[in-house]
Amino acid sequence: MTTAAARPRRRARRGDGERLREEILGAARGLLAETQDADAVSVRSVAERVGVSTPSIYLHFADKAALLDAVCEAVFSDLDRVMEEAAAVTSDPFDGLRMRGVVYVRFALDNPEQYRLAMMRMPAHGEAHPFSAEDIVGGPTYHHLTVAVQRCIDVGVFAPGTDPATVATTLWAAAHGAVSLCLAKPGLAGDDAIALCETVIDHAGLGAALASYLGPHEHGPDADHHAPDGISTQLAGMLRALPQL
Amino acid sequence: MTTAAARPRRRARRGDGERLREEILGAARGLLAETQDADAVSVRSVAERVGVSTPSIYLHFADKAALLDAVCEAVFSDLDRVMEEAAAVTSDPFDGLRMRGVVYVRFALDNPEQYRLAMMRMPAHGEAHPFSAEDIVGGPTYHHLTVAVQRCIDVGVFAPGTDPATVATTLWAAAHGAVSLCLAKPGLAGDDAIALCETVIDHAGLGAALASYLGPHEHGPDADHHAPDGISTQLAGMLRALPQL
DNA sequence: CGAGGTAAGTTGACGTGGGTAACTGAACGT
DNA sequence: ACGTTCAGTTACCCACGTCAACTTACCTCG
Repeated sequence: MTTAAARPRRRARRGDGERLREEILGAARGLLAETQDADAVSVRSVAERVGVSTPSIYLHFADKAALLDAVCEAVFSDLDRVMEEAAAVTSDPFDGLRMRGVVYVRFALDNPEQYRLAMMRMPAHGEAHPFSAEDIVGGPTYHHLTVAVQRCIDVGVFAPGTDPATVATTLWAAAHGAVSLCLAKPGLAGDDAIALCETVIDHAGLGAALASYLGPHEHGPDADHHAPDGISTQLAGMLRALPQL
Repeated sequence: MTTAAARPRRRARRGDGERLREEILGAARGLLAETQDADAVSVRSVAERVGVSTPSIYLHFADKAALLDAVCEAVFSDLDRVMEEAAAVTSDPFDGLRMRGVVYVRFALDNPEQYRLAMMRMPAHGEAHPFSAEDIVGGPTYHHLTVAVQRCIDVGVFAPGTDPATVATTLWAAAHGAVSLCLAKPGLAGDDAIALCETVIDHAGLGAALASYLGPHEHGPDADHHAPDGISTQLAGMLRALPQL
């Protein structure tokens, strides 16, 4: 019982190498989900859970990072599913965007280690290993998000001509920032992390909508930085003159 | 030369144990800054760089996490310094907030591993180890940020009665989200990460200002989620009627 | 001044982790 | 029947975090 299985595990059929691959992936996912602890997911523990020797993992995954990448992909798939399900309950485009954000943060707060794995791993010094930008932009999750943004543009929430990909990335960044901050520094949000995250999401959506109609700003060194009443008074004046929503 | 120093390092004076502590901390910081690789910062490598045996580290730090916590503190201190310096060049409160955000993301993009260490470590399954919420809220960085927000409230950028701490956390989350997304998934921002981060920051500020004047919203299940023209058309109408800034 | 006491460091080792080289054996084509 | 090849194993290497036990230099105090 030191390393391998008790009964020596029927060897897979000839072209059936992929079956073990799936089992390994499932074991890694299960291990991460049950012990919400990324450190508990070692190559050895995964192998033991599958009932296979440790080096067998390397027959199906180049290294541990590749295994974790595969787990990432599965996590993203889950995330995409819950987001699309949530967005389906409304027909209002902007509200759909908001629903996505809400379930996004809920998913992350409920499955912190999965989320951390999928979103908070850095390229390992050498070159870009982890689940990367291309994997995301090419995947369904990002595509669904940009489509949702496009629908908002169509109904005029964002100004015509707005680039949906930029807005999508922007909104995603805001949601990610809120939730990852809550995860990394629990207690900052004051016992209601979801409320903080929803606030950030709402502000990001509102800000993006407003900014799309205001057009680009100048922030270069030309601006009068030392003016005692610069941007602040202009902004404050505009806001006070707002028609109520 | 396997582990310890060539010349056996003059032992510190009696009450001088703290000197080595500082040296260890400096070595860890230097190692992280030079290699930009968190994996390169091992207890062994730090000890070797100082010219001391590995277990000596444990005379001054409880474990590796404690050492990294100390590095975090130093990183936050650096971050605070550059932010306050940047904010000092303008007297406009909202612009000062923006400047802070800009140098914040620049710092993070320039020192990715330091930033990752300070902001992207999760509590290690057991209880809260890493540089935590209390350390931050009690520290000068967060305090400076809330003061800056308060100045914005004073000049009317945010509505009177707005809670500065909430807005500060919100803005921080947005900036953190943008920059950590750029770091974790390089390529997403399309070869100009700073531009994306600044956009997110601007939107967050604008959204927070606007929302503070709009008052709280209802998002419960009571709202007519299935209305074909819900929030989107209202929002679009309001935005189109905006006075130009 | 010399004899502790103790702070400051060292040696050596344990356990665990990622990763590899070399071997074994069942399944298949011929 | 036979060799190839896939699928998996055994045995090992090295780096890491951490600890127990030992040593050595500094300081105090009689």
